[in-house]
Amino acid sequence: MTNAGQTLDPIQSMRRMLPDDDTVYNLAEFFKMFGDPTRAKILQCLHIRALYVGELADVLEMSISAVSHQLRVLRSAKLVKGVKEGKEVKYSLDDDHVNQILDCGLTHVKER
Amino acid sequence: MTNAGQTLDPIQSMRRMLPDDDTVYNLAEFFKMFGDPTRAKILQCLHIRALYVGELADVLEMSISAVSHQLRVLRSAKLVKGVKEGKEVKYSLDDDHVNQILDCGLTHVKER
DNA sequence: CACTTATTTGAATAGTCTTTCAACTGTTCA
DNA sequence: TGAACAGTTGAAAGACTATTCAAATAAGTG
Repeated sequence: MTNAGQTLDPIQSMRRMLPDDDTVYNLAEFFKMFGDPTRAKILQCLHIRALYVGELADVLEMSISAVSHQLRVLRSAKLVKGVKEGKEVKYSLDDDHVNQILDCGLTHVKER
Repeated sequence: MTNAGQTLDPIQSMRRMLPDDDTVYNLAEFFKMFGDPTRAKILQCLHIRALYVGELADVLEMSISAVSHQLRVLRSAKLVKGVKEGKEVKYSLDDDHVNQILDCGLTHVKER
């Protein structure tokens, strides 16, 4: 007899308690955004105030192109948004969770 | 005259407000742990209960070797710990922040 | 309109990461 | 002791990622 309906084997029951694969995948994608030093810095800068691409490049001492590439990544994850102002584009945070998550992480890193 | 001591140029002042490079680097390293689906799943499993390597492999439907490699990464980040019990090694979460961060992220992912 | 400035984009390169496979260590048990 | 089991480790392969460079777009200015 093979455990008919009453109890659940522990592997099955563990699987049922996990978020579905789609959610886990999105979760990982989300955290990946914070998992690169350049992006982490960009997010912290924009947490302080909205900035133009060139300003970000100056602060981070990186090429404008590199910054722009990372902004595209962050934009596609809906974490930042860019608004055109004449020739320039001003970037700001596009998600309330960002501050919360950054604070969470900073607390952890500083405590450890 | 070049701005002698009174005001600060905006780039300099922005740099001063950011956490130092070391902190940012650690922060990114920390988030990177959550930024891979396999590791995210492992952390969620261990959030439910402590598990042996083989159990984890069964739940995730992955090779024991792959799971072991990721456990090493998580161990070196001090997020999980393994305790030998005879032939087997039982893994559990080694950091209180993990649950908090996972919840933060899950809330975000589900709301979006 | 030509010219400069701000930013984006695509291709290429160099580096990193995840998984697999095979070999190895350590433990139990007959 | 030796066979079986649980897990770790190192090397290798393949997939990804970040940055650079050069070229393209787009807006403002003389």
